[in-house]
Order: sequence, then C-alpha cells, then structure tokens
Amino acid sequence: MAWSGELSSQFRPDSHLKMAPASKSAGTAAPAPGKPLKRAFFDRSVHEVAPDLIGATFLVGGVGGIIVEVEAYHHTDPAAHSYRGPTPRNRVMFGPAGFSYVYRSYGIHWCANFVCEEEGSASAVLIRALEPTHGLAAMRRRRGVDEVRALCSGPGKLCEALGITIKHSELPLDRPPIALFARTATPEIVAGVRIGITKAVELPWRYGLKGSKFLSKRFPR
DNA sequence: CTCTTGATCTTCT
DNA sequence: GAAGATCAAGAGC
Repeated sequence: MAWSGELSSQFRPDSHLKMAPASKSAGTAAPAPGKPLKRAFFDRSVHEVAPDLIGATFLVGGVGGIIVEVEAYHHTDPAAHSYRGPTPRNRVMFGPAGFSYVYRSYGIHWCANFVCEEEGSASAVLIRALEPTHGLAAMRRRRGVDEVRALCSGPGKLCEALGITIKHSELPLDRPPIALFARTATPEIVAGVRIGITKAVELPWRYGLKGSKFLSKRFPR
C-alpha cells in the first residue's frame, strides 16, 4: 500500500509534508494537498468559506483526508447553535475566526466545526465528510470497520476516525494537532439542503464535492 | 433499496 | 423535561 507508514496514535504534525497522497484508492477527482491554510482564510463570510473548504485536506494528529462535504451555519439561522446567543457550549463561535468548535451530538457522537467571520458573528462550518487519505489503519482501528467509504462519511464518523473529542474544541486551526491544507485545483461543487435539522430546513447551505463516493448521503439531482 | 427505532447524555427551557 | 447539526441495526419490500 502507498501509505504503509502507519501513524501510531502518536502525534506527528508535519509528517504529511513528505507523504505521497495515500489514496490510489477508488477513483477520486480530488487534488493533492496544497499549502497550509492560515486563520485568515476563515475570516470572511461563512458562505464563501464553506464551499472553499471542499477539496481542502483536514488532518488531526496526521490522520484525515480531503473534505468532501460541509454545511454552513450562522447566528441569524434558526438551525445554528449560536442562534439564541452565547452559552458555555457555543461560546467559541462568538470569538474570532479560525478556531474549532466541537460539540456532543445525541449524547453519543462528536461533531467538528470551523469558526468563521469576524468576532461576534458566530458562524461556523460543520465538517460532514472526508475522503480518507492519511492514516487509514488508525481510522479503521478507531472506527472498527474496514471499508474506506464507511470511515469518514458523516460528521460523527469522521470525528471518531480522527480521534476528535471535546478536547479538540476551541483550538486554533493552523497549529498542531490540527492541520489544514488548501486545495490545488477548483473542484466541481454541488449544493443542497442540510441534513438532520428541523429548523430552516429549506436553506441550501450544504456543499459537496460533485460525484464523490465519500459523502454522508447523496445530493438529490 | 427505504424506513423505523434505540442508544445515550448534554444543553437549555 | 424535551430536543437534538447522528449512527447502526433490523424489518420490510
């Protein structure tokens, strides 16, 4: 296999820089990772950042892959956790852009967000699915499944695969253990309504890599 | 394939 | 006390 140098759970922040892309797997249109994203990348409208994250590479402790699905949330949006104002849980959303927001979902799973926009705007992008490229064995071990398409095809699944917990909330996105890399080509992006919400269900703020086999759910056509 | 349901617990009302 | 930015398993078609 291409990427046999399996990461132990040990932390290797810069190991990806010398890695060849691991996925010679199922045909992907996604490009190899580019240069590191700075926090300033997130300091603009959540509706610009969200689609721009499609194709970026997201690693935690060297384990992760290419972002293929996200959703945008903003404090003016009834579906957003920040809609009713700051609380101990969501306070990081009200801070500056470029930090993580991790929350417990249904008492069981973790979900990871990237905070966007200027301080106080309380917007964030939910990371919903990755195409696994780095640390496949670590992901398989944590998830307890073999099939690559089952590793990161959902917000809860990818947090389990990458080892993301509440300890990873309120961390800067441009420093270890988190690493983000820009895409190197502009992918074809599709948009649709968001998944699993009961408010503002009609807003088309879910974005995905067109044709990806690693989505949490297919986009209606 | 689709639909339904249980698990499990933090957060906010 | 209810709801929730989810997942996996089981039933039915």
